[in-house]
Amino acid sequence: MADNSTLVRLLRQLVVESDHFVGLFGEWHGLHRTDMNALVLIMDADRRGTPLSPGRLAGAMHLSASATTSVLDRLESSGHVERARSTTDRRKVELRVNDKALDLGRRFFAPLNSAYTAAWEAFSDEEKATIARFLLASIEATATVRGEIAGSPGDR
Amino acid sequence: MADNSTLVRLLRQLVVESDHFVGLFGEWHGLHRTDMNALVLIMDADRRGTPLSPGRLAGAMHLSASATTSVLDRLESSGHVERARSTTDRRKVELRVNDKALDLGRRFFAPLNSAYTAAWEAFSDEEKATIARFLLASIEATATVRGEIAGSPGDR
DNA sequence: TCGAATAGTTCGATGGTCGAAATGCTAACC
DNA sequence: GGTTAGCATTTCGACCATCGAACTATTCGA
Repeated sequence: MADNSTLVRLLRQLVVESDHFVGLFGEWHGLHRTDMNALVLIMDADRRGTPLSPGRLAGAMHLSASATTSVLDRLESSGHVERARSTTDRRKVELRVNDKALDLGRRFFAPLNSAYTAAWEAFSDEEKATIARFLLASIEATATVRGEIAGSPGDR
Repeated sequence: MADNSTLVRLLRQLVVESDHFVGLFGEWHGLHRTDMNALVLIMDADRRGTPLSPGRLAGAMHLSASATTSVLDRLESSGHVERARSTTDRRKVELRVNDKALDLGRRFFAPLNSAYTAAWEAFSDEEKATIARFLLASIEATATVRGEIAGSPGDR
């Protein structure tokens, strides 16, 4: 009933469903997928106290520098992100999110959090620990396979 | 250690990682994200014995009819998908995948499957059953929230 | 101070996506 | 049986996200 292929299928379903959710949410707030991804990265880095630069954002998103400029132009004109020249090295730009973006983040996570909290009530702490180990192992496995693919030659 | 917020974080990480994997794999085989998504849907429906039509594919992907035609043109000229007029209603087109696509699917899932199988060796059948329940509950929670958002009004 | 290197932006071209109109086909009605 | 209405898909013209290359501004080393 819960063999490996079932788990793979469930995992894929979950990813697809989450994907739909992100896409719908972004569309609903007038943001493209790329903008959503960028905003999440910028928010994470900002919250962590090490604001992202356009260059490192481009690297993290596998996007060209010019495309990244466009993304930031959109996010800046929509009022989610602010660009600030670094005080130590004036070549660099630091990206910071403002209240509008934080509000967006809350709107994004609040319903998800409450839905998950309700859905996970039936699980004991011990089971949750097992699940956490499972998720971590799966993340690492995915990253490993991705690394292998990135290193091997293409076929077309 | 494994409270709800940790699980949410892990879940998001897993989705992001899977996303990267799909993107990289597609890019590596000369397929866009949209093409990858479409191919998965077409393969699933074909395997299930109820081949997809362009119209229903468009609906499933939240894509316009014309964009769907472009996707199918690309998939057909790259030799992954074939269009066949339905014999009963010649307005309709049935989409079928061929050996090249099946081979692509194997290349996609084989490394993932083996990596997951290895990563999940440490879990007992009972734990796997718990994990399956967890994944299912999370899928349903995500779908529910998505449905709520789809029904409420936009703010811009 | 002058060149090389780095960070980011601007510019022109490519191509995926969209809405609207066109095409091909089926079913219903008189 | 011919005509009309309706549906599935494709073609057309326009828009805009992305790309690579050239450009500006700034820093660092000799």
